[in-house]
Amino acid sequence: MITNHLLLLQKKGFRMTQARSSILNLLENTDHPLTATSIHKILKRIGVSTNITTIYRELEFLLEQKIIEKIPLFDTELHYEISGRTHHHHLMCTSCGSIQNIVLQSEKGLLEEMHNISTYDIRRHSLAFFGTCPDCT
Amino acid sequence: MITNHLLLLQKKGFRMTQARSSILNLLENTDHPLTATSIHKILKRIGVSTNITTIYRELEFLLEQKIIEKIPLFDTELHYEISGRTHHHHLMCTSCGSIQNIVLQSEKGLLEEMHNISTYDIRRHSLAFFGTCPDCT
DNA sequence: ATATTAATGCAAATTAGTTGCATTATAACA
DNA sequence: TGTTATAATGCAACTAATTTGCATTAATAT
Ligand SMILES: [Mn+2]
Ligand SMILES: [Mn+2]
Ligand SMILES: [Zn+2]
Ligand SMILES: [Zn+2]
Repeated sequence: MITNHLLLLQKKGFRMTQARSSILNLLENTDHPLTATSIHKILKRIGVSTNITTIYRELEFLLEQKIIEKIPLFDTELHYEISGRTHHHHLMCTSCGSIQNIVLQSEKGLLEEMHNISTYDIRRHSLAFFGTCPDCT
Repeated sequence: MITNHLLLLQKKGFRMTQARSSILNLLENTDHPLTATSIHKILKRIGVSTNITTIYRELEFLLEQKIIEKIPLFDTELHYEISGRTHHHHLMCTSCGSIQNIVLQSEKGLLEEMHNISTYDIRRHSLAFFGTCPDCT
C-alpha cells in the first residue's frame, strides 16, 4: 500500500522499498507503539524478511523525517509510533506487555504548572503508566 | 557514616561493607538521581575503588530492599535515587544532562482522571520533562 | 581464632543498538 | 530498454549498559 508518507518521501528523493513501505504501513495501522524487534517479527510472519539492522536504520530515518516518534517505556526496549496523532500517553501492562493509548484532559494544568515553576526551556515530556490489565488480573 | 538504612540492613543479616555504605551514603546525600557509572566515577574520585559490577549488584540489591528506586529518563542510562522522599518528578537538561527535582501540585487531578478512565490496576507512573537549563541557553 | 556465607573482582556473556563496507536495487534519464 | 548514480541493504564487527558464573575475599556470629 502506498501511503501519503511514502509519497512525501519519494518527492523528497528517497526511494520506495519493501522495507520502508512495510514498516511504515505497519506503524500506520497499529494503534500502540512497537519495538524494532516486534516490527522485525511481525514482518517476518507476513513474509517480509528484512534484516534487523535495516529496521533500526529505517526507524532512525523515519525519526529524522519526523514521521515517527520514539516512545521510551520505563526500562524496556524503545518503542516507536507514527507521529501526528492526538497527543496521548501510554499505559502498559507489566504482566503481558500490552500497551494502551491514553488521552488525558487534565494534562493541560500540569503543563501550565510546570512552565510556571521552571526556568528551563521545556521542549518535551514523557509520561507513562504501568499496572495490570483486566486480562492479567 | 552509618545511616538508618545501613543499620536496618544489618539487622536483616546483611553486611556493612565499604561499597554498600559509600553507595548508600552517596545516594542519601545527593538530591538528583545518579547512574551506575556516575556513582562509580564519584566513588573512585573520593578514593573508593569499587568494581562496576559490584555497583550494579549493590544497586540491584538496594532496589530489592526498596531503599532506592529506578528512574528511567528517556533513552539515557538508568538513574537511581533514594526512595521515600516527597513524590516528585524530574526535569533534565538535554544539553548538559543536569537533573532537577520537580514537585507538581496539579498532578493529583491527572492521577484521578487516569484512574477514572482506565480499567487497569495502575501501580506506578513515570513522568519526566526535557529541555534546556538557564545555563545552557 | 574459626567457620559460615555475604560480598567482591574479573572475565565472559547478553541485550539493544550502531557502524563499516561491500553489494544490491530503485528510479532518473539517455 | 539499457545505463548510471546513489539510496538502501545485509552481514559482520563493534559499542555501551548490564548481567552472570565462578573462584576468592572478607564481615560477622560463635
Ligand atoms: Mn503529555
Ligand atoms: Mn507522579
Ligand atoms: Zn496484561
Ligand atoms: Zn544544561
